[in-house]
Amino acid sequence: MATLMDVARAAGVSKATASRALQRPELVAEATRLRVLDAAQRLGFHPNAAARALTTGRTGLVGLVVPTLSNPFFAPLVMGAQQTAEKTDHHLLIAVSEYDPTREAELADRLAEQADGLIMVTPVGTDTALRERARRFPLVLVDRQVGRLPAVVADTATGLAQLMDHLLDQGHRDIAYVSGPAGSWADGQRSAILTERAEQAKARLRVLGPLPPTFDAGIEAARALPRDATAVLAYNSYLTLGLLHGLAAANRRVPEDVSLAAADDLSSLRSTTPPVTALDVPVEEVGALAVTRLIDLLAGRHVTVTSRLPSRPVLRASTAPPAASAHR
Amino acid sequence: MATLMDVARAAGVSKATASRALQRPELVAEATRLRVLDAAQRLGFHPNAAARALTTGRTGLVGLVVPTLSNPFFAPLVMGAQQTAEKTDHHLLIAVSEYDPTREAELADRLAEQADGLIMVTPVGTDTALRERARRFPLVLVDRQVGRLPAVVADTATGLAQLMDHLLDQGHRDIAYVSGPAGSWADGQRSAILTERAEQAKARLRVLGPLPPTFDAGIEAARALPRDATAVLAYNSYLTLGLLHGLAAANRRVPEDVSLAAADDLSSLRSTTPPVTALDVPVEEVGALAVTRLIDLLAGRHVTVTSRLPSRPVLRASTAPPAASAHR
DNA sequence: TTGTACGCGTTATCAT
DNA sequence: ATGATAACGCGTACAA
Repeated sequence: MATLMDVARAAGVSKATASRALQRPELVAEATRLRVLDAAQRLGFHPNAAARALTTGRTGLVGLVVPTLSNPFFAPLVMGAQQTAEKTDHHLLIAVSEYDPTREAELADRLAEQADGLIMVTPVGTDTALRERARRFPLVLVDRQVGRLPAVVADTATGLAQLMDHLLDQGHRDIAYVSGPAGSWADGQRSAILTERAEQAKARLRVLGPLPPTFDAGIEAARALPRDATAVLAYNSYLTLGLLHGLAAANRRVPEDVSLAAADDLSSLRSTTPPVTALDVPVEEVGALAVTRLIDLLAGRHVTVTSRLPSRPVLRASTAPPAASAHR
Repeated sequence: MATLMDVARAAGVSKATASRALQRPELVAEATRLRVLDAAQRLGFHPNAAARALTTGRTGLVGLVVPTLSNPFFAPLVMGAQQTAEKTDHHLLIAVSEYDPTREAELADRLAEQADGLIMVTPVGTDTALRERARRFPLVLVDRQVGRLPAVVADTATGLAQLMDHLLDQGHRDIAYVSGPAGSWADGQRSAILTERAEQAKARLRVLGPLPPTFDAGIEAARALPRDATAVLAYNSYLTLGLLHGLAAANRRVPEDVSLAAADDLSSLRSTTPPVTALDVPVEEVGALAVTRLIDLLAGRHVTVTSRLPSRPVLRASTAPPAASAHR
């Protein structure tokens, strides 16, 4: 590998000038700049990342800790993050925690040693652990709010409330919420806002769960679903898919007997029978914004605390007014 | 951040001894070893990754270039890779090429500067570019074979041939293959082996495509499917899902009118109506093995050239003997 | 505008 | 068994 010294020699200048010609062209005479550039080109010079990191204190790496990749929710998140990272000459250092707090903690700390900062999407893991971590290095939280720590959240709660309102408008008065993993922050937010809405509208809300966010759990949930509930909201698409199958198996038609909607929107929901009403969550933007926020943080800019990205309902055929009551 | 120098001072030894106590304990007296370890502990010492990389020439990072993450095929691949990387104290540097050869080339080269080696899953991209890259740094290919370059492939071709044999056994004599992206290496392998099998069995094989591996393309393919084909094999699950819907829309029942099978197996295929016969591909193992291979390469061990992981058919309700002919 | 010289934190070599 | 010291490759005060 050609080093800066090699380039300098080939161009007949000192290391310092060579470095400047490449990093701060404006500080160097046009003629020498060209000589250096040419030499660098010829020798195929690439600055050694480790050496640069050592002097600058910057690695150009952004750590990203996600609970899993099997859940299609995270694919667009990572892609959004990667695209934005790329634009600012950064790379993505990725780690999968598999929802294990211990593992997550260890991975996060080890990633942080190699990266300039961390983005964590951590539905599990304690507030205090996150606070402490944020003190040690630049940290941006995703879909989670802890005090005033920098965070980017997809505002599913508000979107879900709109979905709830839609159901209420259609005349539903007995609604079930199939909740997600125990202790999930996002799930807590959703339950809370749904309960509030139900009370306001004097409707009944029954919460099933907590449940693992899986297809199979959805099938179970369909079995446990009260017969008199006329609509079901589910924590995510997997549970929803499971519910769809479970309800079919139990001969409860969607939407004639019961309406169904999901609090996120994987592409498959639009191609089920019937297509399922869902929440369009700007996942890719969340990933992108998280990187932007982190880079701002690194640059010393510390503007917003929590960035909130709106989600909105996508109405499909799985929701309809309940059979007994007309549209009010 | 506490440096090695700080630890050395606190323990009353030299930098060299401190370093040895931590990296090569056997070279140091028990008593001093304990003093150093204790000091390191107290000061919360973590070796600076950049400095270490500078002297050792190793970053502890493994680069991974994938075409996309939207395709659920890659999630388990990355997770398998990450788990194995973790076991050997490595981290994953990830980049998404989005099937763009230019972008891929640039990302790969930039990743390589920060990583000890690269794993590339690159259905596009030319052989020569890959050869040249492999000369410059340790490289492991996934699902692609280029000369004698180190590679890990899921042997879908053989599995697909078994699937084909199954169809032939069932009596199908007019089979369609809905092929994947133009220029895809894996797709080429599959077409070739299917053609060969068809000739042997004196059956007719019609290849549709090349097609983008998407749900929508599958719907189109259903429309273009010859009426007299009694069975369809598709490049991947997306196309298969699309076919399933397209066939239903065209009132062609599966499997009564036409059998359907996929050359990979995303979880959703088992919960469609009917469940679809597919190929179980050990994707996670592929990712894991790719990392193992790369690390072996870094250690100077260069054993196998191409590692081949078997895939096998999972028979479900979507395949049955053709209506007109009995099982032979 | 350019060059000299030092520091970043670690590992490795060579003495002692 | 331990210590002094030289790399590793780069950026950047400071001097000229």
